[in-house]
Amino acid sequence: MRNRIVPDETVRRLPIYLRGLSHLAEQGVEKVSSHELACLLHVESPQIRKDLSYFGDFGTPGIGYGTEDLLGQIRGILKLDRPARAALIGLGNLGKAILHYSGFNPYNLHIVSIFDNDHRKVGHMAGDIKVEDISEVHKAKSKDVSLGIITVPTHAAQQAATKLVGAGVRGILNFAPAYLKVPHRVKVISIDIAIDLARLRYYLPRGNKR
Amino acid sequence: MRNRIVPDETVRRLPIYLRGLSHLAEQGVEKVSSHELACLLHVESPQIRKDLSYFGDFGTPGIGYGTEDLLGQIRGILKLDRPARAALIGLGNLGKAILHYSGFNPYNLHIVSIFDNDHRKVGHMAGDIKVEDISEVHKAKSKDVSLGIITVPTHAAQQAATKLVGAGVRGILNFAPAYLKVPHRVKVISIDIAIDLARLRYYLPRGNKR
DNA sequence: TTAATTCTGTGAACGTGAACACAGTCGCAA
DNA sequence: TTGCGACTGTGTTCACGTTCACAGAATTAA
Repeated sequence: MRNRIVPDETVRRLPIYLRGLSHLAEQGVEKVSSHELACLLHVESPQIRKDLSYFGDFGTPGIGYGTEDLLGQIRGILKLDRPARAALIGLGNLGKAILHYSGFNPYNLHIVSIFDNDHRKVGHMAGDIKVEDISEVHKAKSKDVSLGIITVPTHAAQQAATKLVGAGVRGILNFAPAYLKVPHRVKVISIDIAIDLARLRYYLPRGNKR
Repeated sequence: MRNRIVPDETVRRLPIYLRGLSHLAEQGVEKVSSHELACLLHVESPQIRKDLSYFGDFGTPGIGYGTEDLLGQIRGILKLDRPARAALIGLGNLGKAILHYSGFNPYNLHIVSIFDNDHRKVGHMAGDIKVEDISEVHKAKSKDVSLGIITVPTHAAQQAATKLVGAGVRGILNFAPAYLKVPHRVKVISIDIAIDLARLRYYLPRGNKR
């Protein structure tokens, strides 16, 4: 199984497994079966076993998986064992929220550069980072930045993406509601809050209760 | 085709079509073929036609779709033609970002209640809405709230969800990294920024360049 | 040592959704 | 009115991902 190509859906689930395992590890649980993990995360147990089997044999038959061990394995697969540096473009409300979000402390991710085009922000400090002008994005290259986070308005998103690519980033998390054109080597993941809210509306009953 | 069940994947794409059509409508484009729309949105044209065919025959052979017409149809399908009221729970950085986000103006969505458990915030105004204590969430019922947005820390998310369900909401957009247990009638969509950032790491080349 | 138990890893069956290919329709031009 | 080009709507085919089911491995108990 080791040699087969890994489905994107599997990669999508790995961080979810990670979340569950972290939770268990914190509680001091030392071993966990695929079935227990499945209950916790609301997926199916064969799904977990198959997903993991793409990367190696991490469990022991009759026992299950060692919590810490599997945690480490998945962190390795996702390359979270080495720190990653990210640049944030757009210090609006959303940019600030991400900057101060403590949720990805365990992910070994460090935002090391911040860019904005608002002259009232450029030059000032955000946390312990000096905000730079968007025209300076190429300088992020010297900081060995591998990820970019785009939280600028739609009309500025493509330009931001292009600059990030120029700075050498290989992955972009995009919050602007736009398709970004980038080279194949760059992976883009887009989050569009408005789209998810719109999708939610579909599932609402039509009649207005009252 | 009208009678078949609609795949979730189709529903997921509808807001994307909407986004593209809005863009075209703003530019005064009056008609569009499935192929043109496909190019714009980077999906396949038969995909678009099939998705739309679940809901009706909106196009005319030989011509294409009327931009404004299709826009209206999709807005109708997603129930965006009637306003929806939402409650926001958690006025941290992310909550503020969502509150001030102009991106969903065209979606006919109105945040009418805000809750937080921080006594320094409760009673104060956020925009033109008074922040209430989380224990008051049930009062949202009287405001005919049908959607909830959860931006509280993980440990408080389930409680927030339960209160929202009690207030009668039928859809929840959840930003906390946790699985929410709710009745079947309530649809939950979760966005976990940390998970998407972790997923992005997988696609990065391992070797640290430098 | 053997048998019973537990749980992993994975080939095979199944199901869902995407892409294809084409029949049918419309508009337009001659 | 006939022919042509354009484009929709959809049955069919195809690919992907999930679920099933079981062989094999580790453990425990007798």
